[in-house]
Amino acid sequence: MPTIYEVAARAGVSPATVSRVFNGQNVSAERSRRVREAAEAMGFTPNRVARTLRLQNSEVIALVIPDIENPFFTSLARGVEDVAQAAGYSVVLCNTDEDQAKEARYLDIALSANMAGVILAAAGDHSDLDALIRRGRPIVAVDRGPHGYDIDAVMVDSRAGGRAATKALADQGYRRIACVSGPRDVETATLRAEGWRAAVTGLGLDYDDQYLIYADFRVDGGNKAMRQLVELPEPPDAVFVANNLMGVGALQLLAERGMLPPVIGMAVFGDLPIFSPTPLAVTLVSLPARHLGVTAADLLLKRINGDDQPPRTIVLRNQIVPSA
Amino acid sequence: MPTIYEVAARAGVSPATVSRVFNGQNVSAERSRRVREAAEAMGFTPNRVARTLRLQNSEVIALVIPDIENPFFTSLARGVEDVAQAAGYSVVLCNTDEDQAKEARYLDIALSANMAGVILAAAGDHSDLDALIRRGRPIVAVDRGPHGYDIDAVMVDSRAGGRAATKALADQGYRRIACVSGPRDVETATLRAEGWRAAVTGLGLDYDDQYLIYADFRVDGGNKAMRQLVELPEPPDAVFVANNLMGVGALQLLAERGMLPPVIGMAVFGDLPIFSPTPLAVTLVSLPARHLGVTAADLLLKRINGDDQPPRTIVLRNQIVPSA
DNA sequence: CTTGACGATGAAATCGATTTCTGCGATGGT
DNA sequence: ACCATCGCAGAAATCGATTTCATCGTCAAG
Repeated sequence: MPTIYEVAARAGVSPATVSRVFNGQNVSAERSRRVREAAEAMGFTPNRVARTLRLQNSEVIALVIPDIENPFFTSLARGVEDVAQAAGYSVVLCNTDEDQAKEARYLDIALSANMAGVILAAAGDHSDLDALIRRGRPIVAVDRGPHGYDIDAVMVDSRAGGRAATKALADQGYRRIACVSGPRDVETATLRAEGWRAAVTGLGLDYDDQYLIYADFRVDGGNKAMRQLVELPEPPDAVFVANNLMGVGALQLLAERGMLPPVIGMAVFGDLPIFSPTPLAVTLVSLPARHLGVTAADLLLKRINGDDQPPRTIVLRNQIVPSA
Repeated sequence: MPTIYEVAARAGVSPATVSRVFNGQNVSAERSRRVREAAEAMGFTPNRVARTLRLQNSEVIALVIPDIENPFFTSLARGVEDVAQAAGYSVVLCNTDEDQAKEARYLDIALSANMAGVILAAAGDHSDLDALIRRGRPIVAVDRGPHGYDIDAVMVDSRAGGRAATKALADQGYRRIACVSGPRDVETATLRAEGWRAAVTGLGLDYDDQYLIYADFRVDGGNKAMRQLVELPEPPDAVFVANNLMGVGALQLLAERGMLPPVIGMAVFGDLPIFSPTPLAVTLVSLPARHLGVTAADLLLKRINGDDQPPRTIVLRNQIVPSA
């Protein structure tokens, strides 16, 4: 592959001039033409690695998410991409699989590859952002909190959503409302469970220790948790499920047992990736997934461009969609 | 961030020695210890950009896909990731949105960022791989063909799948079978349509020019195409839909009109990313999405490690799942 | 006619790691 | 006691682009 030196040789100028041609500096029309011709003829593409090394900076941002197979995150990713592309940035998507070790590895790459910034949906509660922050790389937390770091964040109100969803079930007349939540070390999981608990105690509903299950935010986890619930000696009459995929799993199980809502009431945090010929009697906490991504990317780009206001936390509204 | 020079200074050795410590060369135990201590104390992480520039090579592979919101591709991506991670490679996921210009941009980045290789599901029929190939970077085509390049490919048999799906509908007694396919310049779209046409003519079914619609492989495209079909003067009595997302769109429309299968017969190429509480009477051409990714990644890693056998095309079996 | 300013240009330093080349000291074989 | 070999370590070149610094004209103001 031709380098700037070979182009320079062919055009009969110095490498510095070639660089200036491609970076809009003062170069005479004649030389500029010669350089462009030579570059064209040789199929020259500037080497990004060298450029990045020199500039200590690249036009790539990392989007680190815990589950690439969850439509919530892919939708969020689309939002990030659209904004970043429009601003001339490329997005690389890093899937951590809810694994903090993988996450650490990707954050390390983002740092040592001089990426312009990071949008992070943390895999757990002790992400190490020190190195990135020391280096001055902007980071925006999305969906899940920054865990002790004072950085920008874009979130939905998990606690309020959990409470509202539970209350909606109570309003429909259910009394024994269980909760299927995610991993204990994931903030959104604990907050949604807290919202559920607040509603249960606040409304004086029946409470049972066994009504709160910490699963794993995956389809299968939702399925197993739901099975565990329906097989209790005193099963709940409704359930609040703390994410979309577990909602699918729970519905699968209930379908098998002929107990689909409204036989057992159900409310789900997030939008179900589901098609049902007959409308499902499920209350949804609908999330602005794409908009979360757009907002996070906007914030990150502002920081990259030098904005140094104190960190902001933006909470986007979620919307209760009553069951059909 | 500390560099190798600062670590060297602190440990009282030369930068070369620091490098050797981290790359497993001959260094005396004493110096090695001093270097490691210094590195630890300073929180040293080697700069990947500098390393990549020097080595002309990085341990990152690019996975370029047309639609990150399509579960088929995310599932494929999981397959790629699992294999790559295990081999110590990181995967960056690039979403082209079925846009050849975006694709070209990502391929350019892969090249000029010295990535180790590329797995590509092409956005159209004239991807330009010349530069990557000249540079000797391995490329594996996945799902969609290499379009004139003699490179490794991992595919499913779109034509056979289209034919089998159409035949399954005929076996169920449908006679006027339409086809909703994807963009004309996407190979899998045309092949699946060809398979449909082969079955229609081969089985002597009714044929109508208006029964073949080229849509866009998206939910909305499937919806609109289905509407167009049911509003024909002589509507089809069944439809073969050439991908999963359009299948969802078509089902949406049929649900609205109260014409869900089996009222109108339906077969879909790919697995529907939905859950239906009541079983859907849809015939599926089930695809080994994750396995496609695993196979492609295996192939790519072999090439990266120097395998120079002639290019292979691996065709994975797809499986007809009869309607419930 | 002189001086100052400015535009265009090339030489060389720089970014941070790896690697070749070179030299030094120690070991071992005869 | 001598020479070949080997292990270890540092100096310096290298990867390819950007940018500072210095130089040389040219042009305008005084």
